[in-house]
Amino acid sequence: MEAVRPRRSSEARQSEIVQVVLALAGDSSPADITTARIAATMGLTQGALFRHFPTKEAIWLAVAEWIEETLLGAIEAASLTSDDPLQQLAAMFRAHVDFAATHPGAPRLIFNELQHPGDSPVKRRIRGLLGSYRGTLLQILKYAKVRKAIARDLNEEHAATLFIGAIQGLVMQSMLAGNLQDMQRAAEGVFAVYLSGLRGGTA
Amino acid sequence: MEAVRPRRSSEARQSEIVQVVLALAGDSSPADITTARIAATMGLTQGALFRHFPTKEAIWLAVAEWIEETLLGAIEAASLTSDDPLQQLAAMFRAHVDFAATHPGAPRLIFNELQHPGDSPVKRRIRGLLGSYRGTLLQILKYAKVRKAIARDLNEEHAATLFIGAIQGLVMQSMLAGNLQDMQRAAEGVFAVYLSGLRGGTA
DNA sequence: GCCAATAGTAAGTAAACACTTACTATCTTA
DNA sequence: TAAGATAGTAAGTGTTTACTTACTATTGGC
Repeated sequence: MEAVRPRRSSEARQSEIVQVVLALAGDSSPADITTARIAATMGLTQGALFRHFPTKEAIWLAVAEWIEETLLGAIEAASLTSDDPLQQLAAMFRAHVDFAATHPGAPRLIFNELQHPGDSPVKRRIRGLLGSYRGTLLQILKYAKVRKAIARDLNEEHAATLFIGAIQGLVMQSMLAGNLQDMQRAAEGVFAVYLSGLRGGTA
Repeated sequence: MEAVRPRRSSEARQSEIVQVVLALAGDSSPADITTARIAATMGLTQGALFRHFPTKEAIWLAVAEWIEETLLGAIEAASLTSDDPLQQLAAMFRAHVDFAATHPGAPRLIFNELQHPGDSPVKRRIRGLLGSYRGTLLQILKYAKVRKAIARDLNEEHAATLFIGAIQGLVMQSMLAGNLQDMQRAAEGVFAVYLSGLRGGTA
């Protein structure tokens, strides 16, 4: 019989904290995530957190980094599953929605961080993430145009904005319904509408 | 010569508070809007606020009510400017984007409130607002389908989600760029992509 | 098997928060 | 013009927040 051995390495605790924050953001507002709640969820005292992160902002930054790596990784992997640009977009869309369904806290944290004024390191990180994301989208859209898979007169910038908005709309819808399965089911249909917008029609 | 006479009726102060909150939300996170900041912006002491609202949550509720009335009013007015459903959608889109540009705090407050768990009166109000909004959209979309202005096989629910998402995407983009004029300029183009999605193509 | 490093605790701290209370000044109106 | 109502102030209250400090217990390397 062995008692719980709570002592773990700082590195392990750091990633544990990131995951706990992400989980807490799944069903509460980021503003309500206090160091006390994080510590309680982990079964630690509050002060123990500061052995692993110097400030609370450093925690947010680590979470932002995790989101950036994981989301961009998933997006990139998805875009590599096909040579057809439209199928690449479809795979990215699906991957992003799956990510949001698996980690519902992530889109909230992103949006929350964006609306802070000024230029904190966290916000810069999020901006970088969205910049990369948008860059990937634009690249695929431009390639799709060369391939004549989408309308000649389509504005890629606007198409990229609508792509991101489509996902944002799904997230909002799921926050209204409080239902994540619905989001994944609706995703396919919303993307279909988006896609037919890319192909163009009577403009 | 007359000194400032700061004393005003409670009714006047209430709407003043709502406007100040809305303005503060324009360049700071809702979580950072404290009663002290509101009062300071108005040139009052903090305690004076509680002569006009019993709690801070009552302030949020009043703001939510103002947003609901104003936004839904603008949307409805826009939808009445034409008989053509697609032009109604275009007018609604433009009206909503204009509203978001004039009151940048509003979409933030909406999103922020939605992500709180539970069922506060404020959240219920916001839910009602979005429900009405979506209802109006669905009605127009269904009418457009009857009129054969949009594709027969289009799913209206998904089209409504994408409509809201399109605006959300524009708002996010403007928070990234910190630029509101860009949003209004891009709005037209984004709506064009959306619209061609409604008309359908090779699905 | 000792010992330095370090993950943990418990109990602080100052600042910020929403809200209250006691009192004052200014309106309205009878 | 006296009086009741009320918008304002100034200085509180208790709670919560991120973060600190002094100390303890565990761990890994020599």
